[in-house]
Formats: sequence, C-alpha cells, structure tokens
Amino acid sequence: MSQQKVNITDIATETGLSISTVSRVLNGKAEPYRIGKKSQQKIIDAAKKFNYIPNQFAANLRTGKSKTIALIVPSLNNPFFADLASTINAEVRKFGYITMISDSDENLEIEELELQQVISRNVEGLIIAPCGNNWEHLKQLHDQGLPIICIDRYFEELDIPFVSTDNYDGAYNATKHLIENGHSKITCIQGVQQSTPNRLRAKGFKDAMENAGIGNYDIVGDDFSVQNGYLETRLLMQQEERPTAIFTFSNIIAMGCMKALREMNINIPDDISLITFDDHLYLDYLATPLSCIAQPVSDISKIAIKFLFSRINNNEVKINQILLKPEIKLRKSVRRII
Amino acid sequence: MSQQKVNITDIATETGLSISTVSRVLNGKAEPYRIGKKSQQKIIDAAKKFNYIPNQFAANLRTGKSKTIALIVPSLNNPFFADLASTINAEVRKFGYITMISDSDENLEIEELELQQVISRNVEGLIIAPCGNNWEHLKQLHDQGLPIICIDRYFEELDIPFVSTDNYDGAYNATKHLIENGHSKITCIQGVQQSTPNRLRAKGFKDAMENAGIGNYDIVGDDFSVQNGYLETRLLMQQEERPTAIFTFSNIIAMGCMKALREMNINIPDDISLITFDDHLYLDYLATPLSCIAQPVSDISKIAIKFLFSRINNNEVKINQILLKPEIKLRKSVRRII
DNA sequence: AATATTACAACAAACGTTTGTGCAAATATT
DNA sequence: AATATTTGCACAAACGTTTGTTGTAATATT
Repeated sequence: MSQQKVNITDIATETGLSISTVSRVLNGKAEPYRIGKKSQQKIIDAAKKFNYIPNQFAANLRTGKSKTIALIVPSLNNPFFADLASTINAEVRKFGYITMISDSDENLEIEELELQQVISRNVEGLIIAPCGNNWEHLKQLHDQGLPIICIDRYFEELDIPFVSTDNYDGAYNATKHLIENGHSKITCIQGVQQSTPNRLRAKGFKDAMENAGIGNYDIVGDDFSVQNGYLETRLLMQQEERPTAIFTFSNIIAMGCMKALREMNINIPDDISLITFDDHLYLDYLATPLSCIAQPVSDISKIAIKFLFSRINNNEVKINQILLKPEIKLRKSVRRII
Repeated sequence: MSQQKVNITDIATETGLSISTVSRVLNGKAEPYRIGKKSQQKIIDAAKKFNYIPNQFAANLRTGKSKTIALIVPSLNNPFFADLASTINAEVRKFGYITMISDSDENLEIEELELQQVISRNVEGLIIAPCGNNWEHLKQLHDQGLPIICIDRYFEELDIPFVSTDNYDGAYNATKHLIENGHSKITCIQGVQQSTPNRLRAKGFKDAMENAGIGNYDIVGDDFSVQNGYLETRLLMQQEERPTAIFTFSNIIAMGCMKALREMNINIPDDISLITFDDHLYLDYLATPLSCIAQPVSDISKIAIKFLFSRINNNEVKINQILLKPEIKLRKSVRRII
C-alpha cells in the first residue's frame, strides 16, 4: 500500500548521476561544485517528478544541524505563555526552523525530562521560561555551548541571556496607580513565589508601598492559576477588614479573583478596585474592563528569537540580558477613593 | 568549551563492551539477548556517569521511527485552536511522543509547505485541521500509509478519519434558542466559508430558520477573525432594519462584534441578542456573559490522539469518523423578546 | 573425557544524507 | 602537438544508532 518513500539515490539512478551530485544540486551548491546546467535541470526535474522530500534525519545526522529549536514554558494554559508560544512559533518559522513546544507544568522534574527529550533531538537552541529556581541543568547545557535564552523567568546571577519584562517597574507603577487613587489597604495575590518575575513584582509592590509610607500590606497566594485567585480572594473577603484594592500578578489569577468577587456580590470597582499583570483581548469587554500591566509579548518573542539566532549563527559570545518596559493600560477597574 | 557529546561508542569503550551490547541494554533488550547482569550494570552505570542521552536522529534514521507527530492548525491565534494545541501537546506526551505544532495561517500554500517540513522529519502521524477544501496532498499522504486524523475541519467525502463537533447540531440549537426567545430577524456572522464546520453551521442555522418558517435571514462574513466580526457588525448595524439577534460562528468573531456594538452604544442583550460558537473562560465575566455553543475541546483532542495512536501502533485500518455533541451554555446575552 | 547445550557478546550492515578529495574529459594555452 | 587548465562529476567516508547473524567460552550432559 504505502509506496516507498523516494530518496536521493532514486534520483541519482533516474538521472544517471551520482548521489553526491544530486545532493549538491538540491542544496543549491551546484555553482561552487561546477555542476553542469543540464545535469542540474535533470536533477530538479526528477526531484519534482518523484515529489522528493529530503530525509531531515539523515541530513541532520550528517551535519549535526537539526533546524529545530525548543521552547519550554511552565504552562500553556496561561494565556501569557500561550501567546508567547504562538508568536515564537511563527517567528522561528521565518528562519526556516521548527519549534518544539513543551509544557513543564511548573514541575522541575518534568522540565528536566523535557530537556532530555529536546537534547536527544539535537535542538540547536533553547528558549525557556524555567519553572524553578534551580539552574544546574540549564547552566550545564549553556556551558556545553547550547544557545539558550530565558524568557519571562530568568536567573539574575547567571550569565545566561534573557529577555523579560521589567516586572519591578510594572508592579511599582501598578501600585503607584492604586495609591494615587487613594488606596492604601492593598493586597497582592501572587503567583509562583520563587520565580523571578514574581519576586520582582512583589518587590516593586513593596517598594511602592513603602515609598508612599504605607507599611501595612499583604501578599498572598502561590500559583499562577484561576484557583489560586479564587481561593485567596474568598479568604481575603472574609476578613473583617477588607482591602480596598487587589493587585493580581497574572490575568488568570485575576479571573479567579473576579469569580470569587462575583459570587460574593462584590462589585468592581465600586466595592473594590482591581488591577492585574498581563493583558488579554477580552479584558476590554469584561463587566468592568480591567486595568492592567501589559507585557510586550510580541517584542519579547521577537527579541528572544533574534538573540537566539544570532547566537546560533555567529556563536557571538556577547551575553544579552534585557528587560522590556511594560505598559500600564488604564481601563475601568480602579476607582478613585476618598 | 563545548565538551563533546557522549555517544554509545564512548560507553562501549568505557565498559569494554561492544556498541551492540550497549545499545541492547540501554533499550531494555538485555533479556532476550542474554546480556549478563554485570555487563548490564556496568553499562547503566557508565551511561549515568557520562550523562548519556541517545541521539534520536541516528536511532530514527535506523528505525524509521521518529517518535514525533505533527499538528497543523489554521490559526493559533484562535483560542479554540490554541486550546486544542495545548491539550494535544500534553496528551501526545503521555505516549512518549513529541508534537510539532504548525500554523498554516489559513493558507493552503503554507499548509503544504508545513506538510513538507513535517514529512521530511518523518513524523509518524499527523493531526490536522485542514485550512482549505483541497485534499489532494492529504489524500496522497493518507494513501501512502501515513496515519492522519482530521480535527475540527474534515472532508465528508473522504475516508480519512476525523473527530469534530457536530456543528450542524450546535448551530441548529443555537438558532432554535434564539427563535424560542422570540427572535426572527437573525443574522449570522460566519468564518471561513468553505470549511466544513462553517458550512455545517450555516446549514444548521438555515434549517432551524426554515423549520421555524422564517425565510428571511442573512449570513455574512468570511473569516474567523476579530476584524471580520467587527466590520460585519458595523455594516449590519447601519442597515435600516437591524437584526434583533446575531449568531457568530466563533468567539473571536464575537469579540469583534462586541467591539463594534460597544462603539455604537448598542447594548447586549437589551438592544440586540448575541450567541456564539466556542466557549472561553472569559465569557462568564464579560459585561454581558455570553451564551455559547461550547465545543468539547478536551474530548476532541483525546479521541483524536487515541485514534491516531491506535493507527500508529496496530495499523488498524478501520476508519473512524466521529462527531461530538456540543453543549449549549446559556448565559445572559440572549433576551426574550415579544 | 568427549560432546551437547547454554550464556554472553561481538561483527558488520544498514538507515539517507553531506562533503573532502580525486580523477577523467574537455577546453585553453603554449 | 604537447602541456596546462578548467569543467564536470563520482568515490567513499562519516554521522550514531539498531539488529540479524555468528562466534566463543562456560557449563551441563552423556
């Protein structure tokens, strides 16, 4: 049933030329190797006629080049990472490369497993939002010469290139915005605690509070998930003294938060103000359009890819670590009080 | 700098055994080939010590098995497909396989290019939501023995397995719901016209209308995009006689629709009712929570994967074509009139 | 003690490419 | 006409595995 796949040898016998000649022509190396025009045409015709598709495995085995890069993110369910994955996938394709997308599920063990999978497939580069604060395995790969770029999450102490958002700045400004609108009883619902973005967001929040002379604040939660947002909000609203504003560290946390708020008939922004990290197309159409700190997802992707391929191609050693400014998008979820 | 990658030969020399023995041990074939316990241990220890990761290319070249499947969707920007991609990615991983995700951008040429990429990487199976109504290339691959499953979009005339939603049923029920609530002036904003789901949705809509004795209706639009939803809604609302209800064929069309409506200060559901295909987490929190026809994304993914791997493994020839019932989720966007 | 059996493991080919090198034939140069 | 040069292409090795076959030492059987 399954007609044999045609390979370079078939073309060689068909044209009466050698496989080396066929290979060179098909790889556009006819010129430097002085393959005659007529031979070239014969080969091209035969390839078309047979509908020849080269076997990348064989080629890659020989060359060591896989034309593949890997992307590992902690959770594709998070729209932020889904968005990132989508744009990176598209961007990488422009370089003639393929992206292998993996989801580590915020689990270091899985991350390491995925990493093995990826290595065994000889990827030429890796883009990763590492899920833990353990960088042993990454450091090792990096030292072995594998081009790696961290996105979103990174290790400040390491010389692994990264591109991320200036999370401190974003959180600082979000908090400042809240304070400027008269809020002083503000609670954060954070995500994965040890992750760099989360730490920096927490720090930005704290600093903004302290600088405004407000010493009394809370940071709760421990996951970038709907459930975390929901649970923490329920808890928060059961306290005797409720905050007047909530700052969620991601849009899926915000979603859980909104769910809890709605269940409890607490109105945004009348009863409580809400601002969140991460933008989303839908934020504009919500019952109360949500003010947010929008990360430059597209820019992050593009710059990361640019860094990666400059490393893949030139093996440039210059390390690049860059933080992009987020943008605060004011909508209707923060109310001026007092 | 980059310490050489260790291969099977290194382990062979380290242990003083042959590469064939090493290979068999590392592949769990020690038993049938009666490799001694001590040799096994030596090999395992050496592999661990050297941190050996097999080169899949070489293995795949030899075996012809790539442990990779491909997923091609028309647009990862569409949350429906993003969702699908995410769950399929996760599901495939459970089988020890890797997924290559591609985006054809609703473009047949790109789809064919992606397909080549994919074939050249020897994927063992393909899951595709084909963007056109041209199946030549797919039919050919299918006949060559490549396991293919279509999802969402498919070809009714072909014997290629597919798993999709019963789009006719979904559209019929959505329309019926509108009609039961007193609407008779209903307009659809559709997506890509020639795609099977779209055709079936249109048919479901028409039949529901006809069966209710309503001969006067419109189907407009031509793309699963925000812009299409926006433009068509603007146009629609400029007519002298506006519809009382809109049925959008996807949630991103709905988003464009909502945008237009808001710009024109037209209220849902007071001024117009809206129902859409495709669910989304955010739909619950919108200004007006949107009623929708929810596709069983997770089930589609799982069943597709199940079909695919049964074909990959057993080469079972029994074709499987399945349509899953969608669920209508009633929220607040449809008003009872009259 | 001679033979049969079993336990272990090595050899070598093959997968489909790419590429350094070498070697004829054709053409140019003297 | 002899030599030098260019043109055009083929040979063969190599990439790192997997696997069918074969070989030998050790043990069991007679």
